[in-house]
Amino acid sequence: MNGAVGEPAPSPKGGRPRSERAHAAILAAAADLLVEGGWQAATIEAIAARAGVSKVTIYKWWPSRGAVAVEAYFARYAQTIVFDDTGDVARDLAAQIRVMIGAFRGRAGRVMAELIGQAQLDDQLAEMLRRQWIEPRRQITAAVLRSAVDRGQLRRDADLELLMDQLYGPLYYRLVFAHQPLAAGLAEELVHGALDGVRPR
Amino acid sequence: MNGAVGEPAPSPKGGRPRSERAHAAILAAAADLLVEGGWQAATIEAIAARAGVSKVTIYKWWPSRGAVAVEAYFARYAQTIVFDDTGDVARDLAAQIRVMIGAFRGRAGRVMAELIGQAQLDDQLAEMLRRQWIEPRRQITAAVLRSAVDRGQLRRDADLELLMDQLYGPLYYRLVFAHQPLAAGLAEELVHGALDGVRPR
Amino acid sequence: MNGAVGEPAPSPKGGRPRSERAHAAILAAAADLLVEGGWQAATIEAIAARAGVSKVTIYKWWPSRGAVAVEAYFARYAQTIVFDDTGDVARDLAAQIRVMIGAFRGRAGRVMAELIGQAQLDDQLAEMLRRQWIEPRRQITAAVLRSAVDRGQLRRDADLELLMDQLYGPLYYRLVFAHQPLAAGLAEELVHGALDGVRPR
Amino acid sequence: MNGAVGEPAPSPKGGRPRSERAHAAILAAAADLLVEGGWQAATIEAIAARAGVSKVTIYKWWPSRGAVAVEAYFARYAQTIVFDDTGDVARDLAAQIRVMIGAFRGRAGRVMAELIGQAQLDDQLAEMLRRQWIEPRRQITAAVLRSAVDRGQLRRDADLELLMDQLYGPLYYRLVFAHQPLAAGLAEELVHGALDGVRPR
DNA sequence: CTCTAACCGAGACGGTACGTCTCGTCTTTTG
DNA sequence: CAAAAGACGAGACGTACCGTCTCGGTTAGAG
Repeated sequence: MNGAVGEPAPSPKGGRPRSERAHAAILAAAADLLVEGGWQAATIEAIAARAGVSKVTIYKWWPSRGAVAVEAYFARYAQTIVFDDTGDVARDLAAQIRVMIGAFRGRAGRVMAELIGQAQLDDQLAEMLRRQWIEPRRQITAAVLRSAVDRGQLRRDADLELLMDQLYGPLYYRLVFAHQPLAAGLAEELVHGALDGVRPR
Repeated sequence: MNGAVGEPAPSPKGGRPRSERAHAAILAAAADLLVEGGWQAATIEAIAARAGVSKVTIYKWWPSRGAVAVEAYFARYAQTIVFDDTGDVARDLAAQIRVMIGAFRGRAGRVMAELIGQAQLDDQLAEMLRRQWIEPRRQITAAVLRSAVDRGQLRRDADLELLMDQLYGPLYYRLVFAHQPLAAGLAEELVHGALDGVRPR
Repeated sequence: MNGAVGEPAPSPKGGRPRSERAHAAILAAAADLLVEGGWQAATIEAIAARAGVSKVTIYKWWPSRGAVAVEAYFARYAQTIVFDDTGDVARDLAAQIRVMIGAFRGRAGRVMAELIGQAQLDDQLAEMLRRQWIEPRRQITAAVLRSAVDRGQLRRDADLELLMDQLYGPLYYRLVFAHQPLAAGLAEELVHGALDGVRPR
Repeated sequence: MNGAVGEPAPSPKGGRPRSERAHAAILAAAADLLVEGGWQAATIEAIAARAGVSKVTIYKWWPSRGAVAVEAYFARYAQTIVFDDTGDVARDLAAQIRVMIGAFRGRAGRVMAELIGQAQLDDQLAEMLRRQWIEPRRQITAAVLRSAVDRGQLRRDADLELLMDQLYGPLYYRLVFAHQPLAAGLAEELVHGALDGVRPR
């Protein structure tokens, strides 16, 4: 997890060294609280109390509640983005989407939705989500798609950005509005729909 | 906009009738504040102060800040869903999506994103958004799609729910993460992508 | 109970006559609430609700919560001031004080203390208490004392106002601060102390 | 004035020490407001505003509005109880009563009456008044009276508790009902009446 | 036997204060 | 000299009553 806040310049001079114990305890406490009671429960005060840490120590490393929350969430749940490029773009996309559906179900998915929600009010949080969650997935996906284009599996004139929106957008749409379930089989259907369209042939 | 809160059963018996002046002033104040300063600015206290109304009057008619906000927002911005069924499904879909893109740009779009954000923490708000915003659009869209299927413009086995997700999901995805702009031309591209797919023919 | 509020000028002209039912229900409700939950419970809203009456009806006849409360309290608890003048001033005084001690014990005494308390913030209430409770008792007591002076049972130069303060003051003092109990035997002791003093003879 | 609230255990461990500035400002603001506008004016919000302090800071140190008020009042007005034991019990008692009459006149007396009034609704306040105002005065008075008994100036069988009630009760009686003025000469008359009684000799 | 004035219930309304919550900062002592 | 402890100012929250203000619907005596 690079680009993470929470790891500023290592104390350059003498003095009491920064407590790694505290750092870890904060992330653990934040993650626990997020999972147990959601964003509402993970107040700075609650995190500090559960971590046995003072509020100032938290503010020293993270600029905001949102920042602690994302980092804690990703530290616990962000699976490495494994994205095989097997040569079958449909299969590879479906696999990746299946992983994301998994991440969006259950308590962890609820937390993700709440983080996205709070990001609408907190630009810093939005930025972190984009940089640490959205972009990495899009970049690796883009690479897979480009190689599929090269292999002739996708049309040369396909708008890959748009394609990714049509693959991933529905996931967030369902996560956030819950108007339809995030079923497991959704992955293949999404890929099929995006690749083949719905017009009669 | 039926199903709205803020208009419960008209007092069946005696009693001072509800002040329409207050009701309108509250919605106006809430909408103004939302547009000017976003969700953060539209506190109950600020709304009450600007509307020249007491907090209790607000709580009497709406259960929560979120409820006032959605109703105020919709009362001001929710254009009627005009959705012609011209016989050309691609054109009709693009027209509708273009309207939504319009709604999602500028300040009003920012407010929509914030409402969606808050809905992640407030089930009541989520429910209102679903019922008053998401579902009506999906239902009318579904009707258009079904008639297109009947006309043979879409495959009989097309999953219409999924198709709507692939048409609308990307809009919310971009609204919420802003990783790509909500350009005007997006409407046709989205429709084209969803209908025709990206595989070489 | 003269001087009472709640009985304004009888409607001079036509019009619906005042509802005796409502009037009685208000006083009963107020008295019930005072006894059950004290001053705190006897809000105008609670009285109105329990009496099945609108708040306006209460405000129409009484100027303030305090006014309803005193009238309700006196209507229920104010015993007629029976004060025999038997010729034995000590016995008569003790009898009267004993009656007051009785009135100051139990729930009714607590209510009396609360009324006195509120009278410190509400001049109207204070005035009602003085006129309807304090003064009548002092006037009749003064008469008894004057006749005792005439009979030679008290010194001609005795300050009767002060004497009454020394007889009654301690009762209110104990009622209000509860630093000592309002025991039954107190009556005789008070009279004895006030009449005979504590110097050796 | 020991036993005061607002001075709990001095923080035994680390932590920002309590702000003496805030503490003093609160008491000053409360006392000012009490004197200027009485109990009604001394709301927690007004005290906080005038002291330039947040409401939470007040609630942190005092459990209730009443507690702040008594402490503020006593901090400003509670003269030390000077009670000489000169050997002449009548003179000593009169001197002490004269001091109390002084305290009960003017604005400060009005405030005292209002505090007593509120104490009828607030057990905590009542307790504070008893402990910090009533009892200290009674204890020191009791000592003076006992030594007078020892000197033979008072009868051995005199009930000293009752005697104190007959000396002090009338003061509160007049303070609270204002049926008679709290004149300066009252002190000697009260002592004379209580010591010598009113029977002919 | 209608008219009409006053009364009544219901309850909405603006207002003030309440006591609580969480935030992000500040100020000490402790290790 | 960093970390803990925790006090602090700020400001919104949702609630409780207040006293006032419509309403529509009685209720009787005056015309």
